[in-house]
Formats: sequence, structure tokens, C-alpha cells
Amino acid sequence: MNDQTTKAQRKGDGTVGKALEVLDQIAEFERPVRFNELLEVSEHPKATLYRLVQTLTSQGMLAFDQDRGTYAPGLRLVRLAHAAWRQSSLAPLARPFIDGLSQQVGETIHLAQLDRGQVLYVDKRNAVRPIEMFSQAGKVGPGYCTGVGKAMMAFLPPSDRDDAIRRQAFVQHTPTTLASAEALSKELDEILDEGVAYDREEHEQGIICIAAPILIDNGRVVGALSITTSLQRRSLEGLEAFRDVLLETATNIAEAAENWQFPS
Amino acid sequence: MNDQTTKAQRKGDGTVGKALEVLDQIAEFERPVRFNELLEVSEHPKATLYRLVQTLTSQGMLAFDQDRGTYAPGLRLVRLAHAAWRQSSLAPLARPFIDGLSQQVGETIHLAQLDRGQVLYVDKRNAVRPIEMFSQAGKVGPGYCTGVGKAMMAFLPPSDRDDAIRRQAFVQHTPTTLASAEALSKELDEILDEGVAYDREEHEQGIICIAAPILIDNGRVVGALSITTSLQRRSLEGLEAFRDVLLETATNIAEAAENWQFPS
DNA sequence: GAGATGGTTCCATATAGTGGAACTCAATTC
DNA sequence: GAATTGAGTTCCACTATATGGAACCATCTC
Repeated sequence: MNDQTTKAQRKGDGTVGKALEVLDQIAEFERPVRFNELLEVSEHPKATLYRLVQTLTSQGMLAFDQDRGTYAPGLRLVRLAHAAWRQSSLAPLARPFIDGLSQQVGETIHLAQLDRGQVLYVDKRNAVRPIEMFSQAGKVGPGYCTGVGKAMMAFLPPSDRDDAIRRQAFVQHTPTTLASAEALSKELDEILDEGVAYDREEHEQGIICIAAPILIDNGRVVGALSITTSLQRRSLEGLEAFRDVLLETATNIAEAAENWQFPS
Repeated sequence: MNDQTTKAQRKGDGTVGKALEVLDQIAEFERPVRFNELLEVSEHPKATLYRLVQTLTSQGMLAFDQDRGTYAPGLRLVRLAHAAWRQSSLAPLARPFIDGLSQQVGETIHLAQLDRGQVLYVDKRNAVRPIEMFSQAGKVGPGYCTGVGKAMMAFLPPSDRDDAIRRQAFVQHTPTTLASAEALSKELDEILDEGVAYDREEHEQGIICIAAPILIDNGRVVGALSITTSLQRRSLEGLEAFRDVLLETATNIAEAAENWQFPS
């Protein structure tokens, strides 16, 4: 009675599913879209899509720009996400530990969770002298070519891991990107052995990181933590020096997560 | 053909509306909830609510904690909100101006927008601490007893203003809270005259602020900016000294907002 | 093991969503 | 300045979906 939760999360259940799918599509544009642009990528007929968009707009999930005639994700989402971030993400309870780690290592720290095979960054601490990079809370990244992504996938139960691998886009961002399911799978095995994952410039040239999974009780992976730097500042070997403190912080966060209780 | 957009945003359109209403209710709990707790506050019969919650969960809008049997807003929201924040909020384009203001005055800065009569904070600069994302952005506050709330309401067109006033809860937080529609309305008139709003310990004892609306082209209010401090640090008269620089920053943000174009 | 309580499934009915087609209102084009 | 195009919107007969009362299934509690 407890395995359908895993296999659930299919494509479209009912009208609500369709509406949310449309929301996702709009968000993917990363800029306000016209109705027609949306129509082109949508599988719905004009009238149907129109009504869905109308509903979402009237609900504040979409914002309609009258002047330009464009739609963008609405502010109601920001409000809802605040609650989600506080309650469903590791960020709030991990905060003190991340602060501590940040002070110790003085490099950029990322806290991420896995969402449908993609990396979702839920918190970030900048280096004292920050490197300008992608990522902010709420931003998503690829799983197959980031330290946190690989760290989490490696510790997933086999079926979930396969599922996650299947969802990867495998774009060759840099010469070192692992751009095939086979290469990734092999790497994940090694990470599972090693306990930590490295990003060896696989996503961005010159950017490297060391990442560790956050595992609670039964070995279930709930997130990952990473220390990121650039080759100008440190080498891969230099990052290795952070291995212990990174793992320790990950353990501490895991422990906090297990005992986490909301005030009643 | 352009006035129904204003009057729209009614309560429940269709199934999607109902589902989102449930989401809101769950978010309002500010902690994970059991199905039954939800049932108590919900107007839907058991079976109906059950299906709605199932759908939302399967869609990743809710996260279900198997062990505790509780629901909380899901991570998919965080992801969607990131897009919303970048595209529909003033925060990204206002950032440089807020940074500047923050450095000049060395006090806490809030950037807010109005969402259904409530204040939605979209960015914050805290003198001591670095940038926190959703911990603060996404938070909602009351409109009638905050500087930003009053600043925005004052500059709303009459019908919208009345609507906003009607949505206020009017809780007497402190002795100075304006706890009636009449008192608030009178204050708003003065703010409209003055150009800036003050929070005279109306929300929290000892906390005061000065706020200015952000008005674009036709005088449409799109947000508000405030400088907050405590009576330990400054007096109300002290805040008045910031009036000019606050108004100037608000104008700058408004200007930037008008010329804001997304890269095609 | 009888009685609560919290959670899940069924199924005939009612309701809300669907989408093809027709229409409006610009902005172009000839 | 009439004709054309294309985005955006409305209509309405048809259907798929949501609905919710009731029955069912677990657990806990005494």
C-alpha cells in the first residue's frame, strides 16, 4: 500500500493537471509569452487553451500584461512558494549548518534537492568574493552534469535512479560532460562507492565542485550539498581537502532533518 | 473590453479554482497538515477533498509525508515561483537601485507589491545580513498597518482602493494601529497628499518605517519601497530625513520598470 | 473485540470542460 | 479604401470529469 506514491506523478490527471502543465510551459519560456506562442507549443485546441489560461489568470497564477498582451507566471506563486520553501525544503533547517560551512571554507555553497530528475537549488551561500554563476533558490539545473545532481542520483534506489537517468537531456556542455546514460551510470556507481561526487568542469568551463548527498535514516537521499569554486582559485585536489567537513555537514543536516518537527 | 480584468479574480472558477483554493488553505497552516484537519476547514465533502489533494500531490504541488501522513506545499511551487519572481515581480529590475539605497541609508529596505489587498514582499535588503531569497521574498503581510501597504493602497484608483480596504482584517496589533475602514481611509487620503506613508508602530511596537509608492506612467501603482528602523535607532523625524532619497529611488525604479523589456 | 477515528474506494448523477466553427478587431497588403 | 491575414474571443451541442453520499478498510483506544 505504499508503493504507488513512487510510481504516481504521471502526466495529466484531470483538468487541474492540464492547467498546471500549461503553467509549466509558460514558466519554461523564461519570458512573458503571447497567447499564440503558447498555442504553438500546446497540444490543446485554441478554445481549450484559452479557457485554461483565463482561469489561471483569474486565479493569480498567471499575470497578464494588458499593454503587451503577454502572460507570465503570477505573484500568487511567489506567495505559495514561500510556504513550500519553509515547509518542504531542507533549507530552513539546514541554514545554520550551511552558515557554518560557508564560514569555514569561504567558497560558494549550494543546497539542492531532486525534483523530477532535475536539480532544484533551495539555498545558496556566496563565497566571500563571489564568482558570478547560475543558480539561486528556485532555479533548476541539470542532474547529469552537476555535483549535487550526481550525488543525489547515485544514492537513489535502482528504479528511481534509472528513472532519473532516463530524464536527463545529456547535452555536451563542455569536453568533460558525461553525455550518455552509460557514462553517467558508471560514474554514479563510483560516486556510490566514494561517498562524494565531483563536478570536473562538466557543466561550465573552469567551474568545479565537490558534492555530498544528504541521507536520512534508511539511506534515503533527500538532498545534496556542494562546495563550488573555480580553477583560478583551487584545483580538484584542493577541493578534496573539504571532503571531510562537507560530509560532516551533510550528516549534521541529515540528523537535523530526522528530528525535525514542526511546532504544533 | 478592458474593465473585466479588474473586476475578475472572483472566488472559484471551476475545478482548477477549487484545487488552488485548497492549496492556499494548506499554505495558510504554515505547517504540514493531516487530511482531517484540512477537511475541517474545507467546504468540500470528504471524497471531493480527497481527490483534489490526491491530484495536487501527484502533480508535485503538494508534498505528502508518508511517515507522518501530512501534506505541505510542494517543491514544484518553488520552481514555478522562481520564474514568477523573475518575470512578474519588480525585484530583478529594482535590485541595483535597492542596493544603492541600502548602502546610503544603512537600514532595512523592503520592496513590496500588492496581491489581493495584502502586501507581498518581493525583496529585502538587510543591513547586516546578505541576501536571503524565499525566506523573506514571498512573505505576505497586512496592508492596513504597514508602510508599504498604505503607500500602495493610497495611490490605487478609487474602486480598487475600496476593494482593498474591504479585504483588510483590521486587527489592533498595537495602540496606534488604524483598526477601522474609516480611520484607514482618512489616512490614505493624507498619504495621497503627502506622497509618502509612515508606519508609526502600527504593526509592531517600536518598529517604524517610511514608505513610498512606485508609480509608472499613468500614475498606476505597481509596488512600494520602504525604509524600516526601530525607535531605538531613530525617531520618526529621523526617518523623514530619508524622504527625498526614498522618493528618488522609487522614481528610478518606476522609470526602469517602464523601459523594462525582456530579451527576445 | 466493540467503538472511535482517520483515510480510501465506489458509482450513479450532475456539472464543468471540450473544441469545431464562427466572429471581432486590429494591423497589413494590394 | 476594400480585401486579406492573423491574433484573440465567444458560442454551444456534446462528453468527459468531477461530485459526494455511502460503504468500506485500516488503525488505534479502552
